[in-house]
Amino acid sequence: MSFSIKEASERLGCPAHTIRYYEKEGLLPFIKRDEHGNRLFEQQDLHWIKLMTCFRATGMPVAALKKIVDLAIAGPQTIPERRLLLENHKQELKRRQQELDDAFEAVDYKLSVYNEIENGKLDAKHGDFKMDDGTQ
Amino acid sequence: MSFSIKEASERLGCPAHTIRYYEKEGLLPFIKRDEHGNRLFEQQDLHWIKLMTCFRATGMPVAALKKIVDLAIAGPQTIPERRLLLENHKQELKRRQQELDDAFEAVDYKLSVYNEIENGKLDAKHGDFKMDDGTQ
DNA sequence: ATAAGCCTTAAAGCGTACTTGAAAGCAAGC
DNA sequence: GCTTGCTTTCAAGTACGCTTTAAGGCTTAT
Repeated sequence: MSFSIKEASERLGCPAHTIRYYEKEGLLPFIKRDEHGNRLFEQQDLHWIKLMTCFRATGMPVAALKKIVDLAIAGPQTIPERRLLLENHKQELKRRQQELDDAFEAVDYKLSVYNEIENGKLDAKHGDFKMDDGTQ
Repeated sequence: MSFSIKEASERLGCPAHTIRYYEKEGLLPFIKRDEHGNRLFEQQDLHWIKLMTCFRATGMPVAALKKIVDLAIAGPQTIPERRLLLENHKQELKRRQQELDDAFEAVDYKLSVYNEIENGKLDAKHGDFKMDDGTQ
């Protein structure tokens, strides 16, 4: 069971060009090829790409993924270091979670100000622009 | 009560150059100047910059902030449109929250795999690299 | 046999958001 | 009066992650 780059792309919702780019960057060190040099993706490759996409979407740089791959190639004795990298990313996830919570609060506050202005409870000049939509 | 750009920068933890860049982009349309042309930041300006920083950190593009500022300048009749922009950002926040949740799960799964390898419960070749740290 | 549709590589280009650098002006302290 | 340290503007540079382009090759359908 192996897939062409197009099938991989469709299953992952990720452009084929991006997958090639990842391979070029060393994030996919062992992708097999058919007799014409075409890439053959196994289920495991798709899993790994999906995992990388998940980490990328939450702010892990391509370079960090590359480092994890290089450590994995080096062997299981690098697991402590890899664990550290993941723990660091987990801290980063927590930081971002806090940022999201702050942003939710800010958005809701702003929406409530808009409502008060429209209900006439707040002077537009004061509550609208002067307060924080750009300052005055 | 007004602040120099350096004071603003220190209070916000945001480089002075970045604040100037925001002004140039139209995100700070009404920053006052002293008799020498130096920027004078009021408390309200700092609040607005802080709010923008909060939105930026959670993925709102500079262009979207610019649009909000332009609408605010246009007057309170643009509040429905501004509300829409904020509602959209709120949806984006929810999307990112889900991404973070997925990433937490993925990190924890990976960490548990590392633990199993180190405890000898899992073959390194299988559970470590072959499973998903790079694929093989 | 020729066009369609997939694949390959290498290189250049692009978008976003800063970030840095250069040149110069004003003000206070020694 | 000269240095220090702030400020200004404008322009160029940087970082990251794709994304697009170009040139070409194989395979299958018409």
